[in-house]
Amino acid sequence: MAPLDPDHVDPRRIRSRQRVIAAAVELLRQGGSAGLTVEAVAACSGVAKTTIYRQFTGRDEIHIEALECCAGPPAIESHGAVLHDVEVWMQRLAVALRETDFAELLPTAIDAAERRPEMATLLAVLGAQRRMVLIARLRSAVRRGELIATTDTDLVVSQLVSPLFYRRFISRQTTSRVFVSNLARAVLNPLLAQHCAS
Amino acid sequence: MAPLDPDHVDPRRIRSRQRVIAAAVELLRQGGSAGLTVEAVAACSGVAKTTIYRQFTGRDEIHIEALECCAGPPAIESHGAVLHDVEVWMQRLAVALRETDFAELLPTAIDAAERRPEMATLLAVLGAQRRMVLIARLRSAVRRGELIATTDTDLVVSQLVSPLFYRRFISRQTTSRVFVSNLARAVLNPLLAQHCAS
DNA sequence: TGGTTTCGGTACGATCCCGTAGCGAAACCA
DNA sequence: TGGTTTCGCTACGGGATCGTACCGAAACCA
Repeated sequence: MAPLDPDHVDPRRIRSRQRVIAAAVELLRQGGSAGLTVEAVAACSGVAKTTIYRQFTGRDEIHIEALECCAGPPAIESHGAVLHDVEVWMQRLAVALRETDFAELLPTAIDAAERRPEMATLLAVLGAQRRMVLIARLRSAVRRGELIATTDTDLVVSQLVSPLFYRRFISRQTTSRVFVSNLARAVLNPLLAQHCAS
Repeated sequence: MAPLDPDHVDPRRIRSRQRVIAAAVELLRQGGSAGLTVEAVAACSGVAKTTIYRQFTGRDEIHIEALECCAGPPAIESHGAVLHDVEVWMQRLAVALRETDFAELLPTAIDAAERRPEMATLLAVLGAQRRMVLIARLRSAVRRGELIATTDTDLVVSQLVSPLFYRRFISRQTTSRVFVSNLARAVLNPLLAQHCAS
């Protein structure tokens, strides 16, 4: 019988889909964009090539889903002072850029985005989501009077986040805890209300 | 006869080499890393595949030389105030990231660097060279007393440069002249000697 | 249980790319 | 001019990947 529930998905589809994505992540980590071929995914995942083509249009779709899968939602705690919360968040980001699957897949996405609009928008959306929590934390600090009212939160977030990515992917420098700490202070200190008052 | 001058290079070698590199740049622009194949380079450059293999070990070597070729040397003028000179330099960088071949090839390099050490070091070296002129300008400003003595020039350069790259390649946001201007001021203002004195 | 869906495996032709060999013509340089 | 170097061209075998067609077996669900 066909399933009666209209939005029911056959568990077999889900299983094979998951295995494909997992294999894709692994292949992208090891061989970059060039390593991701339908044939390789089939071999690595144990899912038959025919089955893969039944669920994905091809290579590019798998690439995108693999990236989405790795992009865990970022969190921020807002328990202490702004400077403290922000620095903790940044230290976590620095670690993530060092050790995460997502960080290893990002270069392939950056390259693909240059010529594939869907990948470009995915990159933009993921970035916006991740910055959003930080922006919210800064805004609340402005409301509370921790940061001066004229603070340009978008600009500040750029200043805080960009160097970590730049060093990881472009200049290929290591990023120490001290660097992150100094960066957070250099950016936020001039904006602290207490600092300006003194 | 064989040429008597020991470091003489046959003009034919130079010509074909140049044509290969030019074709490689074009192919990388259009098709990214995947678009760069020896076969395609041969077709696009008019240089025979055999000739290409006589001068290059293969794909990767061509990729690297293509990138080196696009990376023009950056310049900075030091005629005005630090803030002015730096902003001019940054505006130029922003334009370069928008319109240059180098900017279009950089994503392919970022991806390749993740798994190819030679590309990684090339990226690191090119970045260091480009930042050097800016660092020098900042140091001279410190010597002249324009910037406070405790200025961490490495950190400042990171703050200035990173957001432009981040927006171009990772978050894929456009970067306006106003943004660049605001960024330069946000970073340098707290370090201006006159600002602190007032 | 019995009909339906999804799966895995195989085979296939087509295409692209690799890297090398061999050869004659053209460009170079003393 | 005449020897040397580089070139362009063609051809080749081998490999990887694509996307599809077909089939029987297994998993699913009412």
